[in-house]
Amino acid sequence: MNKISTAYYQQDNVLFIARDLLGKVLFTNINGKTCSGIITETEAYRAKDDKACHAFGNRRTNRTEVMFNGGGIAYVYLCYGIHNLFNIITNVEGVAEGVLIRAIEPISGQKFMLERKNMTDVRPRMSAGPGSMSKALGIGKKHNGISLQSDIIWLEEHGSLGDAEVVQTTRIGVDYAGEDALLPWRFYNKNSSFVSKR
DNA sequence: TAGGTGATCTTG
DNA sequence: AAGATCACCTAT
Repeated sequence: MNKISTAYYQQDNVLFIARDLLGKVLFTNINGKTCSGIITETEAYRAKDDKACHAFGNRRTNRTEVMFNGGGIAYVYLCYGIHNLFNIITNVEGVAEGVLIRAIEPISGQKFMLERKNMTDVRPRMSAGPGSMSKALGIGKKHNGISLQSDIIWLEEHGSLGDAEVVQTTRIGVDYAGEDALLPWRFYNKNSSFVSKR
């Protein structure tokens, strides 16, 4: 299979990409363990006009810098002192936009994911919820900024979802963003149980 | 439903 | 240099 190209990630439409990523497959090959799963839940963030985005108003800090480095790379940061959240940076260099990947439905490497999470059975909470998913896949801060053309984290085509299968709604955990918390920039697969609950 | 946990950013 | 804040998860 082929990796999804940098040109795809650099499209000037983070909302389209967030919606379109549903159904594609996320792979990690970390510490010799290969895992993969179908993306079931995403959220879009955009510096230009979205207060929930770390780089809102084009704020450049050490943390947000990678958001400006051009589409097709990973943005990984620590949240609540515990969780590494994995985002895909989109649009071209200088325009800070990205998609938070919130959940996957596992396809391969379940054994490794269970091991990382100290679980014995595959259940939605193994890989639904952004912190949970990253932990299952082995994604951590050392992956911040790496290319999605690498052999460490990448995406491949699989299938796409029809509109009837997609729910579009508000994002989770962004109340601090005021009115922007109401933007319907979260997308998930209605028919998957591997989706985080509100 | 609360607490754990620590990097990040802002303020002074 | 300190303190508030935070794109969450888990177990009671």
